[in-house]
Order: sequence, then C-alpha cells, then structure tokens
Amino acid sequence: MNKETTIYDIAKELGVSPTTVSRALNNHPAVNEKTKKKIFDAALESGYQSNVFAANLRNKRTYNIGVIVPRLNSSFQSSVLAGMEKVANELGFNLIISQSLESYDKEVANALSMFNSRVDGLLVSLAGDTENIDHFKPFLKKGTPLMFYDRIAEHSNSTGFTIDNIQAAQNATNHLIQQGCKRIVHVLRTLKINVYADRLKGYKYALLENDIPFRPSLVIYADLVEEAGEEIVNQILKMDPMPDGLFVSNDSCAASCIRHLKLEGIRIPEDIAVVGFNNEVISRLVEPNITTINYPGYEMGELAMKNLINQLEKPGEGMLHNTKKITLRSELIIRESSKRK
Amino acid sequence: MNKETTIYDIAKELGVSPTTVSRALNNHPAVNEKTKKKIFDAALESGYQSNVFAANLRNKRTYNIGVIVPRLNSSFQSSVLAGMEKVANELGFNLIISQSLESYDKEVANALSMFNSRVDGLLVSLAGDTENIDHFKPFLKKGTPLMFYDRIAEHSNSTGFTIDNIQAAQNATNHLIQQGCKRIVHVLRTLKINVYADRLKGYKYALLENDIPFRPSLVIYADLVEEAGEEIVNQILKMDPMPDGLFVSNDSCAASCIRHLKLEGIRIPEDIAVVGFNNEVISRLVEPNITTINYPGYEMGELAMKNLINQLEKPGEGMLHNTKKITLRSELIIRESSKRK
DNA sequence: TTGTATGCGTTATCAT
DNA sequence: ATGATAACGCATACAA
Repeated sequence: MNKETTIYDIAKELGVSPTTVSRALNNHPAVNEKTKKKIFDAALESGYQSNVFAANLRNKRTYNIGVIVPRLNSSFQSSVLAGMEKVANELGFNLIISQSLESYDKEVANALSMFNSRVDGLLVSLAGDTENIDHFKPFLKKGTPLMFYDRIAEHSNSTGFTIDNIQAAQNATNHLIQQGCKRIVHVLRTLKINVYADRLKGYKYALLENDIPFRPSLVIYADLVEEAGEEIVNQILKMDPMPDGLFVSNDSCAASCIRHLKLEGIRIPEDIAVVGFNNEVISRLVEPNITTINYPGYEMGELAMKNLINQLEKPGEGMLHNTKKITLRSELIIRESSKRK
Repeated sequence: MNKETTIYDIAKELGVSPTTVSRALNNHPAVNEKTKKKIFDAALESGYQSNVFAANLRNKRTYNIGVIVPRLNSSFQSSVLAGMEKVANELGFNLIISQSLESYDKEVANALSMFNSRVDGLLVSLAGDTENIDHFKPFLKKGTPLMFYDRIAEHSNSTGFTIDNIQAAQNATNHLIQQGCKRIVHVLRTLKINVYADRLKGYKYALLENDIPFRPSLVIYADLVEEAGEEIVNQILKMDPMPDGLFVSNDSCAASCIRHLKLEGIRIPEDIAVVGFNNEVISRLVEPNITTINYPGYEMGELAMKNLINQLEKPGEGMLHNTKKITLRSELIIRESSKRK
C-alpha cells in the first residue's frame, strides 16, 4: 500500500502552503487564478484524492443520508428509494440503506448504526413491529433531521410524508359500493401500522356513509405477499353469504387473490369486484386489470429527500421545517377488476 | 450544538489516560477489568459515541460497501440488494447504494463518488451504456476489492457473479422447440450487456442444434419494461408468417406481451408459446402463468456480499480471491404459457 | 496494566 | 493573496 497523496505533498511540490492548496481545491475565492490552476494540475497529475474523513472530522458533516426501509425487495419501497437516490445523488449526497425486515429490534440496531455512522439526516419507514420510536431520540437530541415516510410515527414531532390513506380507502370502498357491492372484504396487514389502520378507517367511513353495517368478520389480516392469496381466498370461500367486493391493501396480493378466485370459478368483477392499492406494474398486467389507488412512491421519495436536504442546508429556514405532515395526492384508478357498469 | 463527549472527557472524568479509555472501549485485553467496567459505565452515562471519522482517519477503513446498480426500482435488482443488505448488516457493514440509470456517465460519476467515500469494497452491475471499465481502475490500483454481478465485465480480472445465461437461454429455446415452435422471436435489450449477448448466443445454439435457421428479423431489441409490450406485439403482428414462439428476456415485459397478444385475440400458448426470464412474482400471477428461468437474485446478492467481505477480512486467503467467475444455478420453470402437450 | 507523544489529512483562525 | 498554527478525536508505538 503506497502512501496516498495529500495536500502537503502537493504543497511541497509546488512550494506553497497546504492552506493554499486546500483553498484552491475548494474553490475559495481568495486565491490567485494562476496558483489555482497550478494546484489543480498537480492534483490531477498526482492522482490526489481528498480524504473525506479528515474533512468530516473537521466539518462534522458526512454528506451521507440514512434510509431505513422495512424491506428492499418491495415494489413500492424500491420506487421510493429510486426517487430518493436520484435527488440525493444530484445534490451530492450518498445514501446508506438498511432494512428492518419488519422487526423492531433490527430497526433499533439499524438506527444505532446510522447514528454511529453520523448520517447527516435520516429517512425512515417504520417496521410493522415498531410501537415506540425512542430509538430515534438520539437524532433529535443531536439535531439531526429525521423524517418518516409512508409508515410514519403519528405522535412524534418529526415530519411525515404520506398520502391520505383514509380518504383513499374511503374512495376505493365507495367505488365498490357504487358498483353494487354490499358485502366488501378488506384485507390488510396489521393495525400497528398507521397506513393500514387509516385504510380500515376509510373503509368503515364509506360503509357508514352508505348505511352498510360494518362486519368485523369481513376484515382479513394477512401478510400482503403473493403467497397469501390462496389462504385469503380460502377464507372468502368459507364466508356465507359470499362477499361481492374485495379491497386488498396492495396490488401483488390483490392479483394473487384474483388468480385464486378465478381458479375457483369466481368471476371478476361480476361475482366479486376487486380493488387493490399502490398502482404497481402488476395491476396493469393481470386479467382483468386491477382497479387501484395510485400511490406516487417515486415522487414521495424525491419530495422527502428534497425536504430533508433542504432542512440540512438551511436549518430553520426550509419551508417545511416545522411542518408535521406532508400529504401527497393519490387517486383511484378504475379498471376492469371492479367495473360492472 | 453542545460539544460531544470524547475519550478525553471520559479520561479526565475518571482520572485515567485517553489511551486506557480507547483500549477499554475496544476491548483490548491488556486492561484491568475494574477499570474497563468503570469506563464503560462512564461512557454509557455520558452518552459517549465513538467518532467514526477519527477512527477511520487512523484505520483507513470505513466498513462501508458501495453498490452501483443500473436501477433501484427493478424487481430483480431489489432482490439482489435485499440479499446483499442482509449479509452486510449481519457482518457489521453499511451499504452505500447508487444507481447509474443505465448511463455510463452516471456510472463514472458514481464510481468516483464511491472512491472518494473510500468504500472498503465495491459491487457493481454495469450500466447498459458501459463499454469500458477504466473508471474502476482506481479501486484496483488501491487494492479495494471490486466485484461484478449479473452484468459483469467479461474481460476484467475482477470476480463476477452470474448465471449461465447461454445455457439458460438455450434451455428456454429448446423447450419452445420441443413444444413445436419453429419461428421463435427473441426479445432482448442490447448486445452491449453480456447478459443479453449471452442469451442471444444460447438462443442461436438451440436453433442450430435443431436445424432451424437463425433469422435476424426475429430478434427484437426493446426496453424490457412493461410499457414496451405493445410495441413489441405490433412488430410481431407485422411478421409474415406469424411467429409461434416468443422468448422475452424478463418477466414483466413477457407479461406485457402476453397481455397485448391476448388483446389481439392470439391464444397463449396455442398460437404463440411464451417464455420469460427471472421468475419474478408476476410470472406466477398473470394468465397463463409464465414459463421462465429462475434467476436466484437474492442468493446472488448474499453470495457476492459474503465473498466480498471475506476478501476484505482475509486478503489473499479467501476461497475466491483469484476466481474470475462464479456461476449460480438457474433452471427452467415450465408453466402454462408454453405448455402445449 | 497504564500513560505519553504523535500522526492521520483537512480546514478555520488569525496574522502577514 | 498567502501562510503558520491549531484543532478535529482516535489509535498505536514506545516508554514506564
């Protein structure tokens, strides 16, 4: 391992001081153009590479943003991350990503690791297990910007990016009712996560609005993955009378349900009308195409990252520095899986 | 911003030297158990947090691994990343992720940024644009482990993780031929990427094996995204005579093709038998289910990360330190989209 | 077992 | 416009 070039080496080589080299390399205005040129040339020549640690040690900044996601291999989450990465990259920040795998313990460990890595800011979508967010307190105490997205901490003071899940679910359910559905099954993951709790609320509101009684037996809790469809359909088949509407909290799972319903000879949407959530690619490819809620994940990622970095650069000044909740627009996209008229 | 606790503060508080504190905190054997206990307590009490930069500045290690992917929001890539993150996390490494968005220029910029961030190792899946890999030379020169996966650099000396794309495509094509197909369309992205070049080879080999002439007009180059299906189907419809087999290089695109073929009244698999690639979730949800090649992305991510870190920890000793290519098992999964008998 | 002194590479302060 | 110096916080060679 040959020693690396430092500003001292360049300084010695050119007969100037390290300070001047540092200034030149950082485009400080108060340095002669000719000197600057010389220094840049020498730096290039020698393959000089700025040592970020030394710089960080002084600056107390890392230009790293941490992101904690429930899982990386989710259609929605990877869209969000793509949006975040794009913005971060453009603004000169790196993304450190870790997954909680829906486990509170892992989330705590990841938060600690992010804290020790001294990320400049942190974006989090909470794990399903998480009931308190004390593990993020060190960030707040230190003044490190912390924001949540999608699965947000309702009762914290941190900014959260969401869609209006209540309204979205209400729209979805209302739409099913308008199509003539009277017994609508709702499939969600867990009430611990705000996202699903809100959607259940919206579902209930819509029923109420239409004088349809809420039946707890029509709410199914399931892992919203492709594999869950079969079991969900089994439960539906056992219901008597059979439901005539199905509102599933994500599209992959809705697609899986549709597939298994069809295998049982049930017609979609005639026998059961189906609505999904997220507007994943899959909703446009299965047959029939799935009515869904467009959830702008990529845009949410961009927006969240922009705001986080904005707060970083201009503390206390950013438009959102004391905003608690940013709600993105989402809308119902009606397709064949629910269209009866 | 209140000043942070350092080992000096703890040292002063306890009347010992900073050295002792440093040693205690790092579990150095040569330190009295009682002293160690005292120091740990004081550290906990004061909310001491080790400064990674100062440590890195000395150690010249970051415990950060860089990953450059073509895009984050891809079903395959996010599986790989999930596998990588799991292993890295368990072994105490952070993941810095950036996307090239298939652009050579962005890849170069990202590589530079990773280099400046001094990642301990780098994992790369190349952009579609990339024709040379000189931008990774600094890593090699410095001795930073560099490995490729999926889209590997064929003529470099770096380890690459792949599946046998030639064999996989050959199997897929052979299967279609066995189902009675004589005019098989192959859809791929670009020959610049080894993955697709190899698959085209496998496709050709299978034809050759079965005395079917290779017709360049049956090879379609397209962006393998959901949106591309319509245009691909348009091209197919113009072919005379109509093809009777379709081998698409990923499942989302295959699903999209199937959808548009069906909209045109073409029966799958009777009129055209279809094979996809990757064994994405979608392949099990559309109708008919898509015959595909199982590409173990998650496992590839795990394996690549394990090997990279292994090389990091035991330079020159790892089982793979001088291996050029690791090939994972992949297999043809036959489903309804191609099954004629 | 513990401590002293020094270097890691950069940048901010102050002086020239 | 440039330079000398100190400080960032840690870890290690060497000394005791």
